Amino acid sequence: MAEKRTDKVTITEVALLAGVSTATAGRVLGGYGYASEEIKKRVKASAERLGYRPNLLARGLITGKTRTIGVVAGDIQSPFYSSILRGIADVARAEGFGVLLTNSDELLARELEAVQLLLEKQVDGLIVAPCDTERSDHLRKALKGGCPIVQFDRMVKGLGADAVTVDNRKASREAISSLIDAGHRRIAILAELERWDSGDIASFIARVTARSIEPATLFPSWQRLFGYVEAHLSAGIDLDRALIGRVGAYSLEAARLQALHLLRLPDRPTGLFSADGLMTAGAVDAITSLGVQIPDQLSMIGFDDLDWMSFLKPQITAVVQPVTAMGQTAARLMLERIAGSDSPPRHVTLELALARRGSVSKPA
Amino acid sequence: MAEKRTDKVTITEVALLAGVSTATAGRVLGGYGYASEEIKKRVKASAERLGYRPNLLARGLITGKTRTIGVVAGDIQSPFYSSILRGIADVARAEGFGVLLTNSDELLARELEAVQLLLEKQVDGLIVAPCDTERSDHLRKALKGGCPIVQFDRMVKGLGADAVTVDNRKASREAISSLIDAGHRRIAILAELERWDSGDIASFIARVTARSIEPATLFPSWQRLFGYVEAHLSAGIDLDRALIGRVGAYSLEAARLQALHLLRLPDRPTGLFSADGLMTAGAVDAITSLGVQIPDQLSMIGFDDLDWMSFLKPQITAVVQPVTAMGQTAARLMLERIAGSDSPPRHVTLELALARRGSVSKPA
DNA sequence: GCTCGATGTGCGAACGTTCTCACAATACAA
DNA sequence: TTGTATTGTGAGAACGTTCGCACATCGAGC
Repeated sequence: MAEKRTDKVTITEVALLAGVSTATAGRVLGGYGYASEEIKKRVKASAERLGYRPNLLARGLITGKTRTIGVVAGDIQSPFYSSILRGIADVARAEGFGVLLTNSDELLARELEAVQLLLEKQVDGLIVAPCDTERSDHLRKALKGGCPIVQFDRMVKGLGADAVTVDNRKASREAISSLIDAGHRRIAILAELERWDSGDIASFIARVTARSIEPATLFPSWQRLFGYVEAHLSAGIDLDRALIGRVGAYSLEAARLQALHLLRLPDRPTGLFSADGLMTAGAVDAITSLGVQIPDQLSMIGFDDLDWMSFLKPQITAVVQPVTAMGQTAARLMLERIAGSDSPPRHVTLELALARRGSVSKPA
Repeated sequence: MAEKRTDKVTITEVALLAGVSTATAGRVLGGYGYASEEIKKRVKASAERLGYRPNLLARGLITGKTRTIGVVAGDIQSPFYSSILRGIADVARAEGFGVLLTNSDELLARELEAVQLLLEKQVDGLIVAPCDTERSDHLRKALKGGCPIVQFDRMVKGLGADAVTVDNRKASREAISSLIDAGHRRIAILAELERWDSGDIASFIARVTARSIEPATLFPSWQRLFGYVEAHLSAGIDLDRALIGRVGAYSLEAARLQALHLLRLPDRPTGLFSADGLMTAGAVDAITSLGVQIPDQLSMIGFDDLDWMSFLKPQITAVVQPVTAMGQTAARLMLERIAGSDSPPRHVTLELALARRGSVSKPA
C-alpha cells in the first residue's frame, strides 16, 4: 500500500517525520555521532517507513570518499582479466566498495581516457594494468593528485605505486630448464613480444647476456623470454634465433600461424614453450591440425592455465598464475591505501606453480 | 613546473582566473548555455592552465544523472558473463557512460545487496541477470522508483522491463532434432536444472506435454530441457527419464560425475546434448577419461561455444550464443531508456547459430 | 557550590556543480 | 520611437548529505 512514485526520500523527510533535525537524523543513519537510544529508534523507524536510502553521491561530495575503486583492465573478456576482476570485486564487495570497470585494450589512448573518466567520477583509487611502462604521466599525475594506484601484471618505470606481479622470469626459466633437464636442446618459444622500444630481438638477447637490463618493468612476455634466454645461457646451450616465435600481436590466429611456422622448420624443435594462454591455444590448434603427437613428438609447457588444458587431449603442463589471488591482493593493497596507509610503495610478488600433466617427455 | 598538490581545482577557481562568474564558467565547461567566443576562449584557457577536471559527483547530485550503468552479473569470471560485460562496457564507453559491476553468484541475497548498493550510488539504470524469476520485488521497486532495468539471459515473471534473451527452447529442439534425424534414439541431456519451484522432472515433462507451461520465464537450462522434450515428442520418441542428467549445481566436477553416470548406463546413449559451456566441459572431461570416441561411439552437441571446442580433439558441434551482442543490445536498450524512451517493455530475442564441427554422425 | 568531561541536539555552512531567474545589451521589425 | 526576440552574463538557490560549532543537560569529583 505504501506508494512511492519516485524514491526521492531524503534525510530531511525522515528527520521531519521523526521530529528531529537533519543533523541528528544524519548521525543516526550515517552512524557518525551521538544519538540517544530513544531517538535512534525513532529515526530508524521513520527511515524504514519511508523507505529511505542514502544518496551516496551527496555523501561522497562532502566526505571526498566515494567508496568506489576504478579498474582499468586490458580486456575483461579474457580469462586472465576476468579472474583478476573477480578477485578485486570480491574483496571490494566485502568492504562495501563498488567497482567501476573500464577496458583499455592495451591502448594508451584508451587507458588515458579511462583514467580520466574514473578520476572525474572521483574513485578512491585506481587498480591498473598499465599498457605502457614508460609514458604514463597520467598515472603519475593521478598519484600526485592524491589518488592511490595499484598496478598489476606489469609495472611502470619509476612510478612510486604499489604493485602486484608474479615472477615471470623465474617461472619461465624453470619451465625451460625442466625441458632442458628432460634432454631437450631445441626448444621453441611462442610469445607475443609486441612492444619493446629497442624492438629488436637480437639486441634484447645481447642485453640479457650482458646483464644490462632491468626485468622488473618489462612486459610479461619479454620477462618470459628473458627467463628462456637465461635458462639456455646457464645450461650452455646456444640460442637459435629461429626458435623464437615472435607473434607480434595478441591474437589467436597470429599465434597459430607462428606456431605452424615453428613446427614446420626443417629441423623441428622437440620442445615448445608458449608464453601465455592465448599462445598456448594457438600452439595447440597448430599441433592438432598437423597431427603432431604430444609428448611423443613434441614436449610442451605453457604459461597460464585454462580449464581445457587439464581435461582434453593433449593435456598441457602449465605454469599456473594465481589470478584471483592477484586481484584480491591488489584490492587489499588498495583498501589499505584508502584507509590511509602511507608506507613506501609495496611490490607483492605472488608465487607461480607448475601443473605437471605429462606433456613433457624425453626427446625422440 | 605547474605544481598541483591535490587536484582540487574547482570551477570557482577557473572562473576567478578567467574573470567571470562560476555560472558562466559552468556554461562554457559544461557546454549548456550561452557564452561569447571571447569568453569561451578565456575560460577554456584558464581551465587548461589549472588542469581543471569536473567533479562528476557534484554534477550528478544536481542533474540527477550519473551517466553510470549498474550491472549485476552472475559471475564475471565465467566466459558467458565476461563477454556480455564486454559488450555492455563497449557501448557504454562509446557514449561516455561508466559501468559499475557486481556479482550475484546467482544468490538472491547477494543480488539484493548489489541492487541496493547500485541504487544508492544513483546509477542511471540496471542491467541484470535476475537470479530468481519470481521473488524480485527489489527489481519491481527499483523500476517503480524510476530506475530503468534491462534483463538478460532470463526474465522475471511479470516484470515490466526490457529484456534480451535467446530462444533456448528452439535452439535446443533443433539440436536434438538434428541428432534424431541422424538416426539417434537414445539421446542424453546434461543440464544444470537447479531451480524450479515444482522441482520434479516428471511433473515438468508432464506439463510440457500438456502444453501448460510458459517457457519465457523459465531458467535457460529448463528452457533447453523444454526443447529436448519437445523434439522427442514431435518425433514420437518415448522419453527415457534415465537419460536426463540433472546436475543440480553449476559446477564442473558435478557435471563430470553426472556425465560419467550417463555414459556408464547399461544401455549407453548414442547421443549427448550438454546444456551449457560448463556442462560441455564436464562431459568432455568424462568422455576423454573413458576413452569414448567422438563421433564414432557418441555424437555430441553442446550449448555455448568456447574457443577450445573448435581447435581441440574431439571437436564439439555447438550452439553459439551471440554473447557480446547480447551485452551490446542490453546496453543500447538501456541507453534509450535513459535518454527518456517510455515505450512499452521491449523483449529482444537474438538469433542462435549452430557451429557444425563433426561431432555428430550416425549411431553405430 | 563549581568546574569538567561525556553525552546529546540543532543551526547553518560547507561540498562543486547546475539551474532559475533577473537583467543587459544588441538587433531587427513595426 | 517602441516592442520583441536573441544573446550574453551574474547572483544566488538548489541537490542531499556531513561537518563544525554552539549550546544544553547530566553526573562525578573536589
